[in-house]
Amino acid sequence: MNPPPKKRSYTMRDVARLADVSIATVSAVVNGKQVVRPVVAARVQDAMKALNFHPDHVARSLRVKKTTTLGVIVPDFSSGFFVDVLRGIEDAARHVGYSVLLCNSDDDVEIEQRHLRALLSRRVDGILLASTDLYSIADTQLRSGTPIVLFDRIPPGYRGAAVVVDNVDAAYRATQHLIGLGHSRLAFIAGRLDLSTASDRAEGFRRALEDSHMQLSGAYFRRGDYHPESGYQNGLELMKLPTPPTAIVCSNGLMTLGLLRAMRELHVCCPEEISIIGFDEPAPDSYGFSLSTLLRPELTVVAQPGHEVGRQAAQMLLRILSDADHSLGDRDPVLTLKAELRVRQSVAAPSV
Amino acid sequence: MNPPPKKRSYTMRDVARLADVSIATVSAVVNGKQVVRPVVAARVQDAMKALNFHPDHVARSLRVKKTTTLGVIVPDFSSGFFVDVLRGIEDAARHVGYSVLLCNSDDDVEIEQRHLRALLSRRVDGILLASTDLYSIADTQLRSGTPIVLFDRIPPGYRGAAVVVDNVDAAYRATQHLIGLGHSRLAFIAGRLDLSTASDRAEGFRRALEDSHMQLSGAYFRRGDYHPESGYQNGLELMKLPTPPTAIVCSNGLMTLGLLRAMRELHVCCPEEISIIGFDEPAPDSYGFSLSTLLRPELTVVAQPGHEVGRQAAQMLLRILSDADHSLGDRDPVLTLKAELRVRQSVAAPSV
DNA sequence: TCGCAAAATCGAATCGATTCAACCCAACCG
DNA sequence: CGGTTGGGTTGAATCGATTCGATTTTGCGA
Repeated sequence: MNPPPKKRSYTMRDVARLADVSIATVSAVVNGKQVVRPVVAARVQDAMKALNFHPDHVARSLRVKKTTTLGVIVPDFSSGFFVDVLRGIEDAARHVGYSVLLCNSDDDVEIEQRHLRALLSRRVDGILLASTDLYSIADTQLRSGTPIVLFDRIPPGYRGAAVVVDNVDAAYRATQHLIGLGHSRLAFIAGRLDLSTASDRAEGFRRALEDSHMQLSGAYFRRGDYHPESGYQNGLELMKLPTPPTAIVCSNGLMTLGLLRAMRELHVCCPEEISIIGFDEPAPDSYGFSLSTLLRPELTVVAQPGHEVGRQAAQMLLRILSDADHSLGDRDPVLTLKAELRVRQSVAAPSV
Repeated sequence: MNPPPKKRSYTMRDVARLADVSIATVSAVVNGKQVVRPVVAARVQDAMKALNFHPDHVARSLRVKKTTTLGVIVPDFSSGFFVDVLRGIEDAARHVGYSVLLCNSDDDVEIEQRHLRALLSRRVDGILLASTDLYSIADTQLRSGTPIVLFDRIPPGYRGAAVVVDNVDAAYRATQHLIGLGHSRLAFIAGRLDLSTASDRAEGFRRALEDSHMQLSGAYFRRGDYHPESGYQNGLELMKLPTPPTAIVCSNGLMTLGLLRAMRELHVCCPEEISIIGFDEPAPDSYGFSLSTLLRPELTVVAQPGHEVGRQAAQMLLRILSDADHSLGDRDPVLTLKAELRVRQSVAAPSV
């Protein structure tokens, strides 16, 4: 019952003193795990209220070796896709009382490594990672002991936990749709081919052509870098070809913006002269309201289930964490989700 | 020189044993603050490498009462504006080695409170908050002792640290622009008026009318809630009025999307029949590439400097943290940034 | 070679919780 | 009425770093 000294923040010690019990009892009340006599518990509760006591999660983390925190590294959260993913992660995490440490790697290997070290140092319970540096992941994975779930991008043949979108299929279907409309001069703007998403989409495009016995013209296959500027440049170059394509598949959202801008500049009409299919809605997809429908032309896109990727990845990680041995049993660890082709007015049969 | 036992993660104790020095010396090497003889330092470094030792930030935080972490609570990171802010915060934080704990309140008072408690419990060094619950902030502020910098929204007459946009001015200028073009039937779609941003924008609109000696018709002042659906509904109702307005100012980005959709549905031409000015670019502004220019009509907007708001708020917080007494001296604590009016094709003189 | 000041290193307490073995005491049984 | 049982409660060790006063070592001059 001694009045504790005035401080900025009180500890269990202070509460214990005030309630005239031991620290262990206060802990028991806070965690509700052991049985405490109601009369004592009430005294402790009162003391906690009186001092506005909130347990120190840092101290707790040290002792129990668990921070109830997930680390997330995304390459870039300007992209609507990653914003959706992030929301999915946050939803799943909050739901079970986990917090999220957010890192932005800007698709820079160096920065990604720094963030990874920081997260490990901070002893996050697990990490969700869209990696730029796929080849050193296995290494980090091994020597850290902290569970990592990859999302969006995985190294070829990866055998660990991951949630990805079936990008081959997505690009295949987009391409096939155009072929079905009668297009034969098909162009593709690829992303950084060292990323699995980019190479998979390129592969899907290639296969669709092959399956329809069509030639892939070298001039129609462009390399971009996932940034708007490269969509713009490649768009200009494609449209200035002696024989321009009649349809373009553009392998991410930001490049599609650049491409649209190039078309506008050159006064190329879509879909009359060229049909367009983009990847990703150009803005977060969270309101059942797609910005794409307000663009002129209304953009046909392959929409990735970003929120779902985030949610599933977080849940997979949480599942791993709740398994005592931090493995995932014999469940297949790579979860592949399908993208959805949303056909709008930017595609039409070729006018030839 | 004893070989330490095999573990998942090694401690300074293990390093000390291996390097045959005391724990204090290892600490000295790690922090580089005290002088250690080069030969000893090298031995310690080698031991650290051999064990792949990374200091436990949790333990450090407990001891030094500092987590090198900022908590951030945003109402919603689907909105392009908050994504920009978040990037600004992350940039500033990463630059000085701070991490960011991200929380999403969904503009829900209850969730915001929970997040706030969680952040305090986790002993973040400071908090950046776009609050939904302005009236209990002062309270939280007082009893927590943790510095808080508000952004985007502040309680009327707030005297603490904050970074905001001059929303009165922003709405005033947008409205004035329309008046200058000759519009006299001006409508306004407001947000949740309990938020300072919404009421300030409404105030700016009101003043602009007043200064031009124009009447504010009740039917032209609509209340929304910052979500797309309310932009859509209010848009429909405005355009179905017997005498519809010739211009609409819409006080946030998501509602503007709804409004555009309503116009499209009713086949109302913009800017021929109705001019539109929105708040915020509809997607993050990070590429010098505005999505607004791809919309039809190209949207005139009041663009808030989101990235700058985030950067400045984070820097203000870091400044407070580096001041020993955690005050901000006698500097004026509320920083007000100006928004930028970007005139595009969605505004024109009224056709009457 | 010795003494001493300065420099380098060390031991132990500490941060604030959790946890478990030990202890206390009331109730119950024989 | 004494011994046992077992639910409540407690003391002390522990997590892994930092920190500071104490102690040892080093380097230098005499």
